[in-house]
Amino acid sequence: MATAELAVTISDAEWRVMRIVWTLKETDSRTIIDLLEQQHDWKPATIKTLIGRLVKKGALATTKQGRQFIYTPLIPEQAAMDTALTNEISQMCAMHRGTAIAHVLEDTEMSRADVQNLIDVLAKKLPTAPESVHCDCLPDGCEGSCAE
Amino acid sequence: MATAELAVTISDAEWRVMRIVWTLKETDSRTIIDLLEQQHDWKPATIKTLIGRLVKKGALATTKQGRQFIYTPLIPEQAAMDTALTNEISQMCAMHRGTAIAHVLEDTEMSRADVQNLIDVLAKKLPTAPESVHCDCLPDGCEGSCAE
DNA sequence: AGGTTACGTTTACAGTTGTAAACTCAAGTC
DNA sequence: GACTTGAGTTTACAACTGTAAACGTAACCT
Repeated sequence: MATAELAVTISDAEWRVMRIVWTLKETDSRTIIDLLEQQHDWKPATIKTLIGRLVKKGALATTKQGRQFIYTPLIPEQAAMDTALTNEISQMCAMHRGTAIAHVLEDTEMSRADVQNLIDVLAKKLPTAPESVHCDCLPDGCEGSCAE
Repeated sequence: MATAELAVTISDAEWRVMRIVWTLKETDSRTIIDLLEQQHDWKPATIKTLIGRLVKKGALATTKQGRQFIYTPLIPEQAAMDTALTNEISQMCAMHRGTAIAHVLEDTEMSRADVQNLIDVLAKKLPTAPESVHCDCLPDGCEGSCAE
């Protein structure tokens, strides 16, 4: 069953740990602790707990290396990002998602290439985009009169 | 001090309740319970709990109306959506946000008007977009060599 | 070999969340 | 007026989170 396990849930604090490991590709706890102590007011013990939970959750793999472990990501960063964002968006009113994304885009700094890429993605969607997307906050049948 | 209180945190389950109230603008618990029982496998008691928590959190206002209450949103839907999405995005690697957003856009159905609006927003950003945005997963100083 | 380090594990503990039963009381009914 | 009904409140309880101390033990140094 391949890599799978994209169902792993990563909490906010754990996310900080994963970012370190994703960036370094593989590291030991010493490095993770040193780096995170610089970014946060976390005690080493706290960081150890987070690492432990991530291993138990199956988000990090361990490879014994002498007295310690080498940690590597078991789930790909981009997949985790996509899943987290998609979940967040999915729980919102379908009719208002576009506006929310517009606001986020305004506040998010992105490289020119990324901006251009987004424009391309959208341009491709434009022709097939529906005339309107209705509010889906009420059960099927109940017209979500979100208008106005 | 005005409306404020945008700092309120709304959990996933609570979000479902808010969507009902946001859509109806104002309702009683009976309506909320009936609608949510149709969409989920929640018992009335569960929904009552969620409503109670939202009131305590300051997300819903109550107005006594005879034996019961009329509930109205104390925080605007769009603001809640923007905040939730922005928070989610902020916790991710700055360098990879663009790609994540691209993937979400691909999977999100939006009206033609929304798509066009997003294109406009992006077109406006394009000229001032930086050549590149660096990985910010490691503490300042540590070059996040996220490349490749 | 004994002491020191330090890594990973165990235990702790309060707050939030999902889920729900039980209870209190005022309003409506007969 | 007694009885029923239903809205809101209290209590419950396990899992997940944020935060961290304490501990066991293998490796390292002298």
